[in-house]
Amino acid sequence: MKMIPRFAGRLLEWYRLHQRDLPWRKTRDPYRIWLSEVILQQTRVAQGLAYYERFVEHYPTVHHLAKAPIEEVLRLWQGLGYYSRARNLHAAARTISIQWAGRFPASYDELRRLKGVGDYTAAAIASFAFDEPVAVVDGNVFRVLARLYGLYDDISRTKTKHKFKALSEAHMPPQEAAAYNQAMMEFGAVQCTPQKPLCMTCPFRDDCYAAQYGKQQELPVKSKKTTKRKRYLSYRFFYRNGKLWMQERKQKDIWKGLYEPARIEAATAREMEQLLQNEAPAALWQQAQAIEQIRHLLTHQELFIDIGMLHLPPDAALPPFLKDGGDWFTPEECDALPKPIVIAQYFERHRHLLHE
DNA sequence: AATACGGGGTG
DNA sequence: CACCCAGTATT
Repeated sequence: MKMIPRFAGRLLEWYRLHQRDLPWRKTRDPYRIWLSEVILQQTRVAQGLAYYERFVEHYPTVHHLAKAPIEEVLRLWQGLGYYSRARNLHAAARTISIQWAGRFPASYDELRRLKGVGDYTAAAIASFAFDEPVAVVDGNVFRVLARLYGLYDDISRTKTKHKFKALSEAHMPPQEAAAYNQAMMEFGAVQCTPQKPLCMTCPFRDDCYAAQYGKQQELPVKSKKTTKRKRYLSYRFFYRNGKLWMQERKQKDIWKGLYEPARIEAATAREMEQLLQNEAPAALWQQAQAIEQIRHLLTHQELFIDIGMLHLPPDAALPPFLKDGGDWFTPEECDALPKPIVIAQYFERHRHLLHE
């Protein structure tokens, strides 16, 4: 393959002129860099920015994070999605704080052993914080290289990732690993965007396969398609003696570690209807107020949620489905619990119905 | 190697 | 609606 001449130098010049001002680029603290990288996994800078600031403020060092209760970490993570990131982040913080006695793992191989740190994140921290000359390969790097060189390899394949990593590393100036990696990703995010890339002003326009042949939309090639499963969820906030009943999601499923109100679930709309008409709790369930129907989309699931709120008299017997596995929380305590965003938003909209 | 895991922005 | 986002863990 004929490599693009002076690629790194031209890329770094572009980066010098066009880079965004982002807080994690102003530090060499591996803790903060790690934090930013985990937050930004499958997440846009615009969405992750506020979370990064919040985490740095609450947990200025890895020890602060390690000492925090997991519920608090998940609550700060609320709304960002992929909650295993927060659980792994917390677990890794404890590993670093205790096993490594606070000395942050300082090489790709050491970093790679941390929970939630894969190939990309290990390379990012190793290069940004420790100048280790290892190339990052994220969605941006895939896109930039696939378009520049006209590579039709399926980026879903492991083999392709290795190929692109080697290709990027072949262009990397060993003394400028950090800036080069940053520049590759920034170029993908700002110039060589997924849709409507800015080819007219691109410094590589004359070198780029996709720009020359008009293949920007075909590249990169990604074969995988996700299938969506439908789920039907019915939720009720039960309010009694000034407290709300909430339970933790402990099973291996979406929203693990988050809290939710009482739930009835079905695989089909018909099954849900039957449950609500025939089951014992149905009568009580239907007395709720502020019932909303909400369609909530996840990557692999389409959720049809109906959710409501209902008051029980102080002496009311507990409905059978509230037996164990859950607990009663004051509205303020409920605020502090980590919840799926769709639940949290409903609660915010209707919490004024409490105390009446 | 394939699949699950959130939520939001873009065209 | 379809695609994608500074990916990782699990099977």
